[in-house]
Amino acid sequence: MSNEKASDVIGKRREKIAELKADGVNLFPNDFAADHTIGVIKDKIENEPDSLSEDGPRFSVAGRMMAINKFGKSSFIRFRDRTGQLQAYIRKDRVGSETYSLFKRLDVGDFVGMKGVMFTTKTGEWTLLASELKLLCKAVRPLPEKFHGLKDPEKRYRHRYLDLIMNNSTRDIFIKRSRIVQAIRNVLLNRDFLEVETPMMQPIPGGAEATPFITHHNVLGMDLYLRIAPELYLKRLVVGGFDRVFEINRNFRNEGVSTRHNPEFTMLEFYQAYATFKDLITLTQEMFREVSQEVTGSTSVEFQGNTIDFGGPWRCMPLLESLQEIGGVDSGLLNDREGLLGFASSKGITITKTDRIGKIITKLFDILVEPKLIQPTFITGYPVEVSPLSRRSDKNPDITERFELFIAGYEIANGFSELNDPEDQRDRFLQQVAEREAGNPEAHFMDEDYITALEYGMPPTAGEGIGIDRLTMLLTDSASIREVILFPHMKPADKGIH
RNA sequence: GGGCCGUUAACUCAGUUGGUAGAGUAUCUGCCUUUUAAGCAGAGAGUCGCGCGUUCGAGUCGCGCACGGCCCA
Repeated sequence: MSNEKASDVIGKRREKIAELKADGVNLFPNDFAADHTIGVIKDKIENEPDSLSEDGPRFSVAGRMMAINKFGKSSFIRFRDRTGQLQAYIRKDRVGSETYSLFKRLDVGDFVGMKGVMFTTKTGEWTLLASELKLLCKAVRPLPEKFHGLKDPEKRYRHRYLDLIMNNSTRDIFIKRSRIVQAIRNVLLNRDFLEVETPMMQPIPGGAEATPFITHHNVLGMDLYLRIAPELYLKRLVVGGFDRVFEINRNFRNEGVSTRHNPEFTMLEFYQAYATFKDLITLTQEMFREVSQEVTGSTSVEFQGNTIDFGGPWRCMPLLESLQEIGGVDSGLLNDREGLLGFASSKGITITKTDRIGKIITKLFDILVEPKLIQPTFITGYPVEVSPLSRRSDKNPDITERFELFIAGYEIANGFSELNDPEDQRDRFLQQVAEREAGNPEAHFMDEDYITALEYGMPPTAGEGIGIDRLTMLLTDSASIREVILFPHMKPADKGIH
């Protein structure tokens, strides 16, 4: 690398490491048996207080040193493993003068393994009295400052490992994220759903209106698209007899990066045969309550100054009604395309002139209503023209049996009774193809094989997608999607940060 | 795409009207066997994001660029 200019601190550290090597110290051994975790040791003392004694059990434990208080012939260290943090007391007369003089050459950030008994210090802190100590891994670079830690968001994202070492809150977010996914999985497995994996590389990208990433398969000599949604594959599986399926995996959309968009993001999609969108509205509420309870211990959460209550039942409102009641759109305008265009421009909202009325309505909704939907709210009654995969309402063929879920101003979920009439589906695709030819790069492609699958018969089905990143933002009170994605996309930093 | 803000030592941050670059932590040296952001004494450490300009002189003023943050579209 070009940035190997040795700074003072790192340069000195490298010199010290060279000396340790020259003295025959193995800086990267892997022969220490860490038989106990810090968590196990603490549990043991909780349950058997006699363990806190020089006659008590001898523990073998390893971790990264996070702080060192060196005295002349004894030292305290704080070290950490995946289960927590513990103090150890290293005395020259216990570990021997040879080990102690090696220890004095170690640094914060190094990994050590220790064996010893537990005791209580004068200040009452449980502490490992080490009788053996072994260097397990030498750190070349110093950790950030112990009190202020690592704050610079750019460095936190680019060097997430440092963020995880230094900031417990970051660790907690990603532990919670893992638990959220596990809790969702349990909700669905408990309801007899089958977890599946469908292609990430698709010859025809489908299931959403979005711009895909394109890649190329050399041997097959063909372009493939990173998927924008798994929907059309999951519904093929319903055709195949998997009546209840779900997938939790990445989608890719070739669009901007912001506090609420990352080009790759994680989506749950699930499909249930013999169910309607109304069943999914019920299931969604159950899922959110179970997941929130499991992960946060409560069915209400604090998010950016608002208390979000997942207790039910949640508000449910037709799209047009929400535009009138919340968006302040006069009811007379809702069927008046020209009137809506005028209204939009009076609000400073730019609308493409070729947009059809359904699209104009959803754009107005995005700006006038969505930010105001703080408590969980299902919006229903989406126009057919913006819902090319949804079943039509039996009462009104212009709208679909569809809902979107909004919480804290975020679109969190999208679900509907599935369109399983192959002829209608073909017409909808054709309409999309026409839109694409008219210049909408996000319109669907024709997918003949999907039509063929529907022609074999898909039972009446309802399906839904839930954004896992945004759900994690809600449950961890994170204002930016980058806080809940371990390695968010960043432009390359061609210099500077090393 | 637009606006505002940020970028100074490994980290967190000061830096006045333009006049030799500062602190704490970390590091190094010495002392110290119950510390908790340990303590005491001393030392070293900088391409002030990058480039151009104004000026006798730029971390500081101007223009451009890069990266990041927040807001708007």
